[in-house]
Amino acid sequence: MNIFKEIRNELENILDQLKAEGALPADAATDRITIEPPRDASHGDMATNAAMLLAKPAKMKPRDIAEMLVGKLQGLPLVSSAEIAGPGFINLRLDNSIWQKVVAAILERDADFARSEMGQNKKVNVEYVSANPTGPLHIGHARGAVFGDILAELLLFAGYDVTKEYYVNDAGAQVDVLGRSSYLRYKEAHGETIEIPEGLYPGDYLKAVGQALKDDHGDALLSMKETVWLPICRAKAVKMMMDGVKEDLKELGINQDVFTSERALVDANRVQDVYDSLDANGYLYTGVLEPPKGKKPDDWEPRPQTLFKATDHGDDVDRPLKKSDGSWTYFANDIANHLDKYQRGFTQQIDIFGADHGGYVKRMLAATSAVTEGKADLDIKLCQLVKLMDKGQPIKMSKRAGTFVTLRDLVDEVGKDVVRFFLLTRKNDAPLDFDLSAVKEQSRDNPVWYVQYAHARCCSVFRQAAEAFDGIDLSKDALSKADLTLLNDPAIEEVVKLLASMPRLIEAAAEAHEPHRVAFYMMDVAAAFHGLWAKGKENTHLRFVAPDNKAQTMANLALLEAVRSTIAAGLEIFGVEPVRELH
RNA sequence: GCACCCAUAGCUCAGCUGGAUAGAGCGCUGCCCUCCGAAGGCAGAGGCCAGAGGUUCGAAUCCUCUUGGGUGCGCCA
Repeated sequence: MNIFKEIRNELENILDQLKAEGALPADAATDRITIEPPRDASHGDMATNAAMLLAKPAKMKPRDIAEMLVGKLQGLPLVSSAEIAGPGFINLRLDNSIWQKVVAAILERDADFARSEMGQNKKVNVEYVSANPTGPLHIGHARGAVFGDILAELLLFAGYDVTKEYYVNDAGAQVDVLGRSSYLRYKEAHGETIEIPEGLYPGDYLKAVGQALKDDHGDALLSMKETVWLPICRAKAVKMMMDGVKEDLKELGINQDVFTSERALVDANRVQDVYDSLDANGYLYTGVLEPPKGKKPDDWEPRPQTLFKATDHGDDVDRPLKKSDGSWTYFANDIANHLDKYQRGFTQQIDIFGADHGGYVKRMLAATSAVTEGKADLDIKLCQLVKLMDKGQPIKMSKRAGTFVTLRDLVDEVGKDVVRFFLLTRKNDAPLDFDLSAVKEQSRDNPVWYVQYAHARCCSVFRQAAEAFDGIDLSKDALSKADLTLLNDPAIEEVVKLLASMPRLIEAAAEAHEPHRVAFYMMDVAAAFHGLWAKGKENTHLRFVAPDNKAQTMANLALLEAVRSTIAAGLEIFGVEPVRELH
């Protein structure tokens, strides 16, 4: 139930009617017309800019058009008044009964109240994390992981058919290094004293890989040539690292649907196919790139190579697809990855990158556009860095000092719910300070606690009501029969208005790929609810439990259930467990 | 040198894809409560939305330039 959409539809009907009558030009565009809550609540419940937008095509003054619309709008059953304001806004006031209807609808439909069909079950692919499988996930991965996961959940909630994807970078030089590092650990497992040379991975976590290789192969690999043992060690290490990554993600509440292997794409000649198809379309040529300025590459030498004409698709320079040794660049493989997604039916794709990959965005957009002939819609969201703090002081990341480095440590320290919520309390492209002491605080400063507190408080009133009224029936069924006309205080109306706006908020957030808006919305709902609670301290009339008035209490509880359900719906999208009690 | 991201109250940040007098929390100032329904309530001060142009009925929001910060710039991923 989206009351804004309902009024929007009514307005659309009125405009059609006026067009049919010839009062407005038939071809006047209406898609930019909005129905939204006015910034200042004293203006009414909703406002529309229709008259101002139609002024130009109709060659009329905004106010004259508004005059025409107001007459019609006033006739609608849901509208109690319509008036013209400012440069041509039309402010609408809705009939009071609408707020009772909203509460009733939330009680009846629960989280479905805010759910949307906007996505029309269209397929969307959200690719996130996609970290190299060369070690455990660290804090830097956390934000992209949470952002991607919650964006995916939001899109699901908005009616899309969502696939959560992880692109496994198991080809290329990094995993070769991983394989060699593991081989050293394998030798170590056989009692050899090893020294880890510069350039290999020193982490202890590879000891288990060495041991596993020993368990699988005994000493057979010791006498082999690198060309033989490398693929074996590499495969085993990648498998074990990915198992660890998946485990860490699971602890964060993330379970992705599809893991696409970069190596598998290469082995299946998919990259070659992409290359051939780009070539056939005339997007490739042999050329020499300018050396990058500002940064001095030590071993730069001009070299003719096969370049993709990324500049034809909005990039700044053309991009190489092959390395000097003839193997594919990461970029070439990633084009195959995006084409693969497209061929699996994903015309809508979203990638989540760290901000340090910002320079990669244009070329990926260019390539995806070229390789799908512009039919795939790719959006790349960048997540800024997270600075880990404690009591206002930055935590220095040092493996030796034993300070937090892994994602797992963070989750163990503060819990997955806190990590998930807190990382969304800032928009993705703004840097974020994650203060360990702040998220443990029980105060207004801590948004996670504040929202959970609101939910718990709602639940607590139910417990109190059960004590105040012996044997009272607090089932949903009973609540739905409460006399909601008793909810007639302006302070209550403010809260209900906010609840009523959740459906449009969900759609706007999903449309913009901005899940943080849901977090801010939940904080708003929590603040509104806490405010209402506080009023009950002064004004006993506004207390939720009225021991001498069961009917009023039931109506209040119906409202509380609607608040609780709304917060729970938001937390559900966030993958955060709503608590019924604080400790 | 070039590209991308960012710049909003003293601090940390929102601002619903261009709407009306730009908001919230913290901090600050001044009152109130000391209540029990769980960790307060009310009010106030505080702004050239980095700067300058442009687009139009209308700009924090879109375009250009400038300043200041972050990120990145073949054979890493």
